Amino acid sequence: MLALTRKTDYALVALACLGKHFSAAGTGLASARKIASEYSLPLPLMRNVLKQLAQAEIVRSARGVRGGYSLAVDPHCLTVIQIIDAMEGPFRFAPCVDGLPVVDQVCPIEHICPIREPIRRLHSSLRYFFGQLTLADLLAGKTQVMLNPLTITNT
Amino acid sequence: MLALTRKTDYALVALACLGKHFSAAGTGLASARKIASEYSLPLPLMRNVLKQLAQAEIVRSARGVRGGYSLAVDPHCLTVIQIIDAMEGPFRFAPCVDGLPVVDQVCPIEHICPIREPIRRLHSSLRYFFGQLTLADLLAGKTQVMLNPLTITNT
DNA sequence: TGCAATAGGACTGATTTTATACTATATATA
DNA sequence: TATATATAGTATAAAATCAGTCCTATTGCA
Repeated sequence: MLALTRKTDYALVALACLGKHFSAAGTGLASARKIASEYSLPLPLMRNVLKQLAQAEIVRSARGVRGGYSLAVDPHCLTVIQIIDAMEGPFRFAPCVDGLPVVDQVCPIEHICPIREPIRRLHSSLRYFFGQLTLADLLAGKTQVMLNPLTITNT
Repeated sequence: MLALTRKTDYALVALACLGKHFSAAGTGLASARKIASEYSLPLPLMRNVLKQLAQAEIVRSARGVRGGYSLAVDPHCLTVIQIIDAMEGPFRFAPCVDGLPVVDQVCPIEHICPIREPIRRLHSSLRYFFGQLTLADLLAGKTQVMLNPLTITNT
Protein backbone atom coordinates (compact mmCIF):
# COMPACT_ATOMS: atom_id res chain seq x y z
CA MET A 1 0.00 0.00 0.00
CA LEU A 2 1.39 3.38 -0.97
CA ALA A 3 0.85 4.83 2.50
CA LEU A 4 2.77 5.74 5.61
CA THR A 5 2.44 3.27 8.45
CA ARG A 6 0.78 4.21 11.69
CA LYS A 7 4.14 4.18 13.42
CA THR A 8 5.46 6.81 11.03
CA ASP A 9 2.31 8.76 11.68
CA TYR A 10 2.96 8.61 15.42
CA ALA A 11 6.57 9.53 14.83
CA LEU A 12 5.51 12.69 13.03
CA VAL A 13 3.19 13.59 15.88
CA ALA A 14 5.94 13.01 18.44
CA LEU A 15 8.49 14.98 16.46
CA ALA A 16 6.05 17.79 15.91
CA CYS A 17 5.49 17.86 19.65
CA LEU A 18 9.20 17.90 20.43
CA GLY A 19 9.86 20.36 17.65
CA LYS A 20 7.45 22.92 19.03
CA HIS A 21 9.61 23.43 22.06
CA PHE A 22 12.89 23.14 20.25
CA SER A 23 15.52 25.80 20.71
CA ALA A 24 19.26 26.05 20.17
CA ALA A 25 19.71 25.47 23.88
CA GLY A 26 18.36 21.99 23.30
CA THR A 27 15.36 22.19 25.54
CA GLY A 28 12.08 20.43 24.96
CA LEU A 29 12.45 17.21 26.87
CA ALA A 30 9.31 15.10 27.00
CA SER A 31 8.69 11.56 28.09
CA ALA A 32 6.91 8.98 25.99
CA ARG A 33 4.13 9.02 28.57
CA LYS A 34 3.64 12.75 28.28
CA ILE A 35 3.50 12.75 24.49
CA ALA A 36 1.21 9.74 24.37
CA SER A 37 -1.23 11.23 26.83
CA GLU A 38 -1.14 14.66 25.24
CA TYR A 39 -2.35 13.17 21.97
CA SER A 40 -4.32 10.22 23.34
CA LEU A 41 -2.09 7.70 21.64
CA PRO A 42 -1.32 4.24 23.07
CA LEU A 43 1.70 4.54 25.36
CA PRO A 44 3.43 1.25 24.46
CA LEU A 45 3.30 2.23 20.81
CA MET A 46 4.68 5.68 21.44
CA ARG A 47 7.48 4.08 23.41
CA ASN A 48 8.46 1.91 20.47
CA VAL A 49 8.27 4.82 18.09
CA LEU A 50 10.56 6.97 20.20
CA LYS A 51 12.95 4.09 20.73
CA GLN A 52 13.26 3.72 17.00
CA LEU A 53 13.78 7.44 16.52
CA ALA A 54 16.49 7.32 19.18
CA GLN A 55 18.25 4.47 17.42
CA ALA A 56 18.22 6.56 14.25
CA GLU A 57 19.67 9.43 16.30
CA ILE A 58 16.82 11.69 15.36
CA VAL A 59 16.00 12.18 19.02
CA ARG A 60 18.21 12.04 22.08
CA SER A 61 17.12 9.99 25.06
CA ALA A 62 17.65 10.48 28.78
CA ARG A 63 16.93 7.62 31.12
CA GLY A 64 15.79 7.71 34.69
CA VAL A 65 13.13 9.48 36.64
CA ARG A 66 13.25 12.88 34.97
CA GLY A 67 14.22 11.38 31.63
CA GLY A 68 12.58 11.61 28.25
CA TYR A 69 13.34 12.51 24.67
CA SER A 70 14.39 15.63 22.88
CA LEU A 71 15.11 16.45 19.27
CA ALA A 72 18.68 15.67 18.32
CA VAL A 73 18.64 17.86 15.25
CA ASP A 74 17.25 21.21 14.19
CA PRO A 75 13.78 20.88 12.68
CA HIS A 76 15.03 22.81 9.66
CA CYS A 77 17.54 20.06 9.00
CA LEU A 78 15.34 17.07 9.71
CA THR A 79 13.75 15.88 6.49
CA VAL A 80 10.70 13.70 6.05
CA ILE A 81 12.76 11.15 4.18
CA GLN A 82 14.97 10.71 7.25
CA ILE A 83 11.89 10.06 9.35
CA ILE A 84 10.46 7.58 6.86
CA ASP A 85 13.79 5.81 6.51
CA ALA A 86 14.05 5.54 10.29
CA MET A 87 10.55 4.16 10.80
CA GLU A 88 9.97 2.01 7.73
CA GLY A 89 13.42 1.22 6.46
CA PRO A 90 14.83 2.88 3.37
CA PHE A 91 12.13 4.46 1.27
CA ARG A 92 11.32 2.72 -1.96
CA PHE A 93 8.51 3.62 -4.27
CA ALA A 94 8.14 0.11 -5.64
CA PRO A 95 9.43 -3.35 -4.77
CA CYS A 96 11.71 -3.38 -7.77
CA VAL A 97 13.46 -0.07 -7.25
CA ASP A 98 17.17 -0.36 -7.11
CA GLY A 99 19.13 1.29 -4.38
CA LEU A 100 20.52 -0.26 -1.30
CA PRO A 101 18.39 -3.02 0.11
CA VAL A 102 16.37 -4.38 -2.75
CA VAL A 103 13.63 -6.53 -1.33
CA ASP A 104 14.63 -9.97 -2.51
CA GLN A 105 17.32 -9.73 -5.09
CA VAL A 106 18.12 -8.07 -8.34
CA CYS A 107 15.14 -7.89 -10.68
CA PRO A 108 15.53 -10.79 -13.10
CA ILE A 109 13.91 -9.01 -16.04
CA GLU A 110 15.37 -5.57 -15.74
CA HIS A 111 16.59 -5.58 -19.33
CA ILE A 112 13.11 -6.10 -20.73
CA CYS A 113 10.92 -4.58 -18.00
CA PRO A 114 8.67 -1.96 -19.59
CA ILE A 115 8.27 0.07 -16.41
CA ARG A 116 11.74 -0.03 -14.96
CA GLU A 117 12.77 3.42 -16.10
CA PRO A 118 9.55 5.27 -15.23
CA ILE A 119 9.47 3.63 -11.81
CA ARG A 120 13.08 4.55 -11.23
CA ARG A 121 12.36 8.17 -12.09
CA LEU A 122 9.28 8.38 -9.92
CA HIS A 123 11.27 6.90 -7.08
CA SER A 124 13.97 9.51 -7.46
CA SER A 125 11.47 12.32 -7.74
CA LEU A 126 9.60 11.31 -4.63
CA ARG A 127 12.76 10.74 -2.69
CA TYR A 128 13.99 14.17 -3.70
CA PHE A 129 10.68 15.74 -2.77
CA PHE A 130 10.54 14.22 0.70
CA GLY A 131 14.22 14.92 1.12
CA GLN A 132 13.57 18.63 0.64
CA LEU A 133 10.65 18.70 3.00
CA THR A 134 11.67 19.37 6.60
CA LEU A 135 9.95 19.00 9.94
CA ALA A 136 10.05 22.79 10.22
CA ASP A 137 8.05 23.03 6.99
CA LEU A 138 5.40 20.80 8.48
CA LEU A 139 5.40 22.71 11.76
CA ALA A 140 4.86 26.12 10.19
CA GLY A 141 1.10 26.13 10.33
CA LYS A 142 0.66 28.51 7.48
CA THR A 143 2.99 26.65 5.21
CA GLN A 144 1.46 25.51 2.01
CA VAL A 145 3.36 22.61 0.60
CA MET A 146 2.55 21.87 -2.99
CA LEU A 147 3.86 19.72 -5.71
CA ASN A 148 3.88 21.87 -8.74
CA PRO A 149 1.90 20.67 -11.69
CA LEU A 150 4.24 18.08 -12.97
CA THR A 151 6.61 18.90 -15.69
CA ILE A 152 6.89 16.53 -18.57
CA THR A 153 9.76 17.34 -20.81
CA ASN A 154 10.90 15.36 -23.77
CA THR A 155 14.61 14.99 -23.53
CA MET B 1 5.38 1.27 4.00
CA LEU B 2 5.14 4.11 1.53
CA ALA B 3 5.53 1.82 -1.46
CA LEU B 4 3.51 0.27 -4.21
CA THR B 5 2.66 -3.39 -3.67
CA ARG B 6 4.00 -6.04 -5.96
CA LYS B 7 0.56 -6.54 -7.42
CA THR B 8 0.43 -2.92 -8.49
CA ASP B 9 3.86 -3.39 -9.93
CA TYR B 10 2.63 -6.35 -11.97
CA ALA B 11 -0.42 -4.36 -13.00
CA LEU B 12 1.80 -1.64 -14.41
CA VAL B 13 3.82 -4.20 -16.34
CA ALA B 14 0.67 -5.77 -17.75
CA LEU B 15 -0.83 -2.43 -18.69
CA ALA B 16 2.39 -1.29 -20.26
CA CYS B 17 2.38 -4.48 -22.27
CA LEU B 18 -1.22 -4.02 -23.39
CA GLY B 19 -0.69 -0.32 -23.97
CA LYS B 20 2.18 -0.85 -26.37
CA HIS B 21 -0.13 -2.42 -28.88
CA PHE B 22 -3.05 -0.13 -28.18
CA SER B 23 -4.78 1.57 -31.07
CA ALA B 24 -8.12 3.24 -31.63
CA ALA B 25 -9.23 0.03 -33.32
CA GLY B 26 -8.96 -1.62 -29.92
CA THR B 27 -6.39 -4.24 -30.78
CA GLY B 28 -3.75 -5.52 -28.43
CA LEU B 29 -5.37 -8.59 -26.97
CA ALA B 30 -3.11 -10.71 -24.79
CA SER B 31 -3.81 -13.58 -22.43
CA ALA B 32 -2.63 -13.69 -18.85
CA ARG B 33 -0.42 -16.59 -19.84
CA LYS B 34 1.25 -14.64 -22.62
CA ILE B 35 1.96 -11.60 -20.47
CA ALA B 36 3.22 -13.67 -17.56
CA SER B 37 5.57 -15.67 -19.72
CA GLU B 38 6.78 -12.63 -21.66
CA TYR B 39 7.97 -11.04 -18.42
CA SER B 40 8.71 -14.20 -16.44
CA LEU B 41 6.08 -13.41 -13.82
CA PRO B 42 4.09 -16.06 -11.92
CA LEU B 43 1.01 -16.93 -13.97
CA PRO B 44 -1.50 -17.29 -11.09
CA LEU B 45 -0.53 -13.84 -9.87
CA MET B 46 -0.85 -12.29 -13.27
CA ARG B 47 -4.28 -13.87 -13.53
CA ASN B 48 -5.43 -12.26 -10.31
CA VAL B 49 -3.98 -8.92 -11.27
CA LEU B 50 -5.78 -8.90 -14.61
CA LYS B 51 -9.01 -10.05 -13.00
CA GLN B 52 -8.81 -7.10 -10.66
CA LEU B 53 -8.08 -4.71 -13.49
CA ALA B 54 -11.06 -6.13 -15.36
CA GLN B 55 -13.35 -5.58 -12.37
CA ALA B 56 -12.19 -1.98 -12.27
CA GLU B 57 -12.99 -1.79 -15.99
CA ILE B 58 -9.47 -0.74 -16.80
CA VAL B 59 -9.10 -3.71 -19.12
CA ARG B 60 -11.68 -5.58 -21.15
CA SER B 61 -11.73 -9.34 -21.03
CA ALA B 62 -12.59 -11.87 -23.69
CA ARG B 63 -13.24 -15.45 -22.68
CA GLY B 64 -12.64 -18.58 -24.61
CA VAL B 65 -9.94 -20.02 -26.76
CA ARG B 66 -8.64 -16.91 -28.45
CA GLY B 67 -9.52 -14.79 -25.45
CA GLY B 68 -7.45 -12.50 -23.30
CA TYR B 69 -7.34 -8.93 -22.11
CA SER B 70 -7.11 -5.58 -23.82
CA LEU B 71 -7.01 -2.02 -22.58
CA ALA B 72 -10.48 -0.62 -22.02
CA VAL B 73 -9.32 2.99 -22.08
CA ASP B 74 -6.86 5.10 -23.97
CA PRO B 75 -3.45 5.15 -22.24
CA HIS B 76 -3.60 8.94 -22.34
CA CYS B 77 -6.71 8.83 -20.17
CA LEU B 78 -5.63 6.12 -17.75
CA THR B 79 -3.99 7.69 -14.73
CA VAL B 80 -1.70 6.09 -12.21
CA ILE B 81 -4.11 6.94 -9.43
CA GLN B 82 -6.79 4.84 -11.15
CA ILE B 83 -4.41 1.91 -11.27
CA ILE B 84 -3.41 2.29 -7.63
CA ASP B 85 -7.01 2.65 -6.54
CA ALA B 86 -7.94 -0.48 -8.46
CA MET B 87 -5.15 -2.61 -7.05
CA GLU B 88 -4.73 -1.33 -3.49
CA GLY B 89 -7.99 0.35 -2.67
CA PRO B 90 -8.32 4.11 -2.55
CA PHE B 91 -4.99 5.84 -2.23
CA ARG B 92 -4.23 7.41 1.10
CA PHE B 93 -0.95 8.93 2.09
CA ALA B 94 -1.42 8.21 5.80
CA PRO B 95 -3.77 6.14 7.95
CA CYS B 96 -5.43 9.27 9.28
CA VAL B 97 -6.24 10.92 5.99
CA ASP B 98 -9.87 11.65 5.55
CA GLY B 99 -11.64 10.75 2.38
CA LEU B 100 -13.90 7.87 1.81
CA PRO B 101 -12.87 4.75 3.66
CA VAL B 102 -10.92 5.91 6.66
CA VAL B 103 -9.12 2.93 8.07
CA ASP B 104 -10.84 2.52 11.40
CA GLN B 105 -12.94 5.54 12.17
CA VAL B 106 -12.70 9.26 12.42
CA CYS B 107 -9.49 10.44 14.04
CA PRO B 108 -10.30 11.14 17.68
CA ILE B 109 -7.77 13.94 18.06
CA GLU B 110 -8.20 15.82 14.86
CA HIS B 111 -8.76 19.12 16.66
CA ILE B 112 -5.37 18.98 18.38
CA CYS B 113 -3.34 16.84 16.00
CA PRO B 114 -0.21 18.77 15.07
CA ILE B 115 0.25 17.06 11.73
CA ARG B 116 -3.30 16.84 10.49
CA GLU B 117 -3.10 19.77 8.11
CA PRO B 118 0.32 19.04 6.63
CA ILE B 119 -0.63 15.41 6.12
CA ARG B 120 -3.86 16.44 4.47
CA ARG B 121 -2.00 18.73 2.10
CA LEU B 122 0.60 16.14 1.21
CA HIS B 123 -2.14 13.65 0.55
CA SER B 124 -3.89 16.05 -1.82
CA SER B 125 -0.68 16.94 -3.57
CA LEU B 126 0.31 13.35 -4.15
CA ARG B 127 -3.15 12.38 -5.26
CA TYR B 128 -3.17 15.25 -7.71
CA PHE B 129 0.27 14.32 -8.95
CA PHE B 130 -0.58 10.69 -9.62
CA GLY B 131 -3.91 11.76 -11.03
CA GLN B 132 -2.15 13.81 -13.68
CA LEU B 133 0.29 11.08 -14.57
CA THR B 134 -1.00 8.75 -17.28
CA LEU B 135 0.01 5.34 -18.55
CA ALA B 136 0.96 7.04 -21.79
CA ASP B 137 3.40 9.24 -19.88
CA LEU B 138 5.02 6.13 -18.45
CA LEU B 139 5.09 4.42 -21.81
CA ALA B 140 6.83 7.27 -23.63
CA GLY B 141 10.37 6.09 -23.06
CA LYS B 142 11.85 9.53 -23.35
CA THR B 143 9.46 11.11 -20.93
CA GLN B 144 11.08 12.72 -17.96
CA VAL B 145 8.67 13.05 -15.10
CA MET B 146 9.79 15.44 -12.43
CA LEU B 147 8.33 16.95 -9.36
CA ASN B 148 9.36 20.52 -9.46
CA PRO B 149 11.37 21.79 -6.56
CA LEU B 150 8.63 22.16 -4.08
CA THR B 151 7.03 25.48 -3.63
CA ILE B 152 6.46 26.75 -0.15
CA THR B 153 4.27 29.77 -0.03
CA ASN B 154 3.09 31.52 3.05
CA THR B 155 -0.60 32.08 2.78
C1' DT C 1 19.22 2.87 49.93
C1' DG C 2 14.79 1.82 48.35
C1' DC C 3 11.25 3.40 45.26
C1' DA C 4 9.10 5.16 41.34
C1' DA C 5 9.58 6.68 36.74
C1' DT C 6 12.00 6.34 32.76
C1' DA C 7 14.21 4.27 28.41
C1' DG C 8 16.02 -0.26 26.10
C1' DG C 9 15.45 -4.75 24.19
C1' DA C 10 13.11 -8.98 23.09
C1' DC C 11 9.07 -11.14 22.06
C1' DT C 12 4.23 -12.30 20.48
C1' DG C 13 -0.18 -11.73 18.17
C1' DA C 14 -2.71 -9.64 14.31
C1' DT C 15 -3.09 -8.04 9.83
C1' DT C 16 -1.76 -7.61 5.17
C1' DT C 17 0.50 -9.19 1.23
C1' DT C 18 1.78 -12.73 -1.79
C1' DA C 19 0.96 -16.77 -4.05
C1' DT C 20 -1.59 -20.92 -5.37
C1' DA C 21 -5.49 -24.03 -6.35
C1' DC C 22 -9.90 -25.42 -7.64
C1' DT C 23 -14.44 -25.12 -9.87
C1' DA C 24 -17.51 -23.00 -13.08
C1' DT C 25 -18.41 -20.68 -17.34
C1' DA C 26 -17.56 -19.07 -21.99
C1' DT C 27 -15.87 -19.66 -26.80
C1' DA C 28 -13.15 -20.62 -31.06
C1' DT C 29 -12.12 -24.36 -33.81
C1' DA C 30 -11.30 -28.99 -35.52
C1' DT D 1 -20.50 -31.12 -31.03
C1' DA D 2 -16.35 -32.35 -28.39
C1' DT D 3 -12.30 -30.35 -26.87
C1' DA D 4 -8.83 -27.28 -25.58
C1' DT D 5 -8.06 -22.80 -23.88
C1' DA D 6 -9.42 -18.84 -21.90
C1' DT D 7 -11.53 -15.80 -18.01
C1' DA D 8 -14.52 -15.48 -13.37
C1' DG D 9 -15.08 -16.44 -8.85
C1' DT D 10 -13.86 -18.26 -4.51
C1' DA D 11 -11.11 -20.29 -1.12
C1' DT D 12 -6.86 -21.01 1.22
C1' DA D 13 -2.02 -21.41 2.57
C1' DA D 14 2.46 -19.25 3.35
C1' DA D 15 5.23 -15.33 4.14
C1' DA D 16 6.14 -10.75 5.42
C1' DT D 17 5.03 -6.74 7.82
C1' DC D 18 2.77 -4.17 11.37
C1' DA D 19 0.92 -3.42 15.89
C1' DG D 20 1.10 -4.16 20.49
C1' DT D 21 3.03 -6.33 25.09
C1' DC D 22 6.34 -7.78 28.54
C1' DC D 23 10.37 -7.73 31.07
C1' DT D 24 15.07 -5.63 32.19
C1' DA D 25 18.29 -1.83 33.07
C1' DT D 26 19.03 2.89 34.43
C1' DT D 27 18.49 7.04 37.16
C1' DG D 28 16.67 10.88 40.04
C1' DC D 29 14.88 11.58 44.41
C1' DA D 30 12.72 11.04 48.96
